Amino acid sequence: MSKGLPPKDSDFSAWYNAIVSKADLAEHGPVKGTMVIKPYGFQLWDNIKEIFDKMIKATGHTNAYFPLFIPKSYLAQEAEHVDGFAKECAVVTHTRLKADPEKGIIVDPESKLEEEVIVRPTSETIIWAMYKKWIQSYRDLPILINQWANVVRWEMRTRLFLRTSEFLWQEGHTAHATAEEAQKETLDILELYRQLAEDYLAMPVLTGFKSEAEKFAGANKTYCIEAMMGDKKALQAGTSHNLGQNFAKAFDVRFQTKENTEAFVYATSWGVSTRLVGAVIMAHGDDKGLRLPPKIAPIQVVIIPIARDEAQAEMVKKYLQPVRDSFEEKGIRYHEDWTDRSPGFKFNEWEMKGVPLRLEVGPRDVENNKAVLARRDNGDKNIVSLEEAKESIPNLLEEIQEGLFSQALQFQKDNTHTVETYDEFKAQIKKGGFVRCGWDGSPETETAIKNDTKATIRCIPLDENPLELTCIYSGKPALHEVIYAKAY
RNA sequence: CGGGGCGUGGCGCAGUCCGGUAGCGCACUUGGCUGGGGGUCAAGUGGUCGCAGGUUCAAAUCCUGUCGCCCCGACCA
Repeated sequence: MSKGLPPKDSDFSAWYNAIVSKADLAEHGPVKGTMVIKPYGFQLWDNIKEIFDKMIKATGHTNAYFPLFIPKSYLAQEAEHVDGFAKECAVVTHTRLKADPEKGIIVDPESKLEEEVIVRPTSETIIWAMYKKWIQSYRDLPILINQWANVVRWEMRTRLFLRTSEFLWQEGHTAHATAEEAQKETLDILELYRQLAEDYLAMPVLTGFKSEAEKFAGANKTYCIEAMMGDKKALQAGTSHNLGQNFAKAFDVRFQTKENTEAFVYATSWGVSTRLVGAVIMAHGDDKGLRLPPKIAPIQVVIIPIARDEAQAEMVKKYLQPVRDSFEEKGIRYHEDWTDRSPGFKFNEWEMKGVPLRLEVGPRDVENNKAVLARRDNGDKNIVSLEEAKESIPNLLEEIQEGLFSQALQFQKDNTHTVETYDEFKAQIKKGGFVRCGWDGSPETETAIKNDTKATIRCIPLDENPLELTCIYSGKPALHEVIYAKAY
């Protein structure tokens, strides 16, 4: 492994790839666009998963599991939905291999399937085919189900964590008796996503909804959280869809109301994926590597013992016992690095991996009843007593969590601009960041701007105020106030 | 789908133009001295050169075919 990272400011993309590899998060699988998530990277996802799993269970949702394989015909049921996914579906056509004297092993032509099977790009279709069986009466509603699963989208261009052919996510699928209830669910989940991003990943987000062009195929309305990455580009970090009655109609899911009338069910679906890991990297990382928010860091404190012989090692080990006890008691995730690499090597290594706090303990410290405590977020390094260290660490972790958030928030604010003319708009987009402006609501304007500048409408913020605005492009009165940016 | 690049020890590469039996850095192993910001010295391990065919006394190198991956673009969450 060579030293250091390419500087973040000169080549963000190379910096990102290097961090994923050097922090030991993931690597490419043998099949194009696939990703092996390595233990350290997976722990990060696992922590995110655990947090969100608790959130949705606390709000009445339960987990279930639906199959990976979906009959090809299901996808055809909802017209817009097909359009959205048809081009990137993996299709299973055969069920057997057989030995071949010349080529080693071949697909057995005899095993061709009558009806081909697709690998889920998302599960709306199979879930609504099942919900049809489960729903007859208003008494069966609402259904509030989530599943943790993998999905496959055969992408042209892939990047580890941000867009891979197969990725892990959660997909929530709910069924409701009324449009109001479905709308409330959609927004409640959006709020949970905001909390997940801001309170746990320390990543400020904008909440809003998508334009027609950008929304999920099959949804009436797509809400999203959008975050700003370190290169000032936007990343969609989570989506919550109000599906209206589209899937109910496609799969003929009706129920009897209290008043004994018949009605189609209202639906929502929502998801966040392993892309969040990429988001954390790009939102907080620096030239030394990852910087992890303590709440999701696999290791919150790394202890680097320093000793030149067995006797000193024993001494340090003993000296650390109260620290261990304190960490265990307080539920702090820690790791002691006793490998025989040099201390300097370990400092760099654990900084690359983004561990929020480092505690150095050597013979000198044992003698003076001290330790060196270093912060990853700002590089501060202090000599403290062991007592002080034990006392201050929980608070420091909180400080770091908040510090990362406020740093990212400041960055987002510094790079968000309001513009009034198209010239200003183009100049600002060129510099990067979010641009807030008026839009006349027409797809023509949206397309024209996209072709002209490569920027897209990231969202129409929930707190928009289009009343006094005119469209940046056409000069007509604005229908919406929108956030424009170049996006991942 | 279009353009470009690359397949040689675990990783990164040189060697290919001009054919002569494979080399460098990192990593790895063992030992010594070291250890508070990527230590150092010494001795080692490891490769049918992506695959298949051809030319040749001889192929990593030349020819033909084939497979795969990466990057940029187009498309798309």
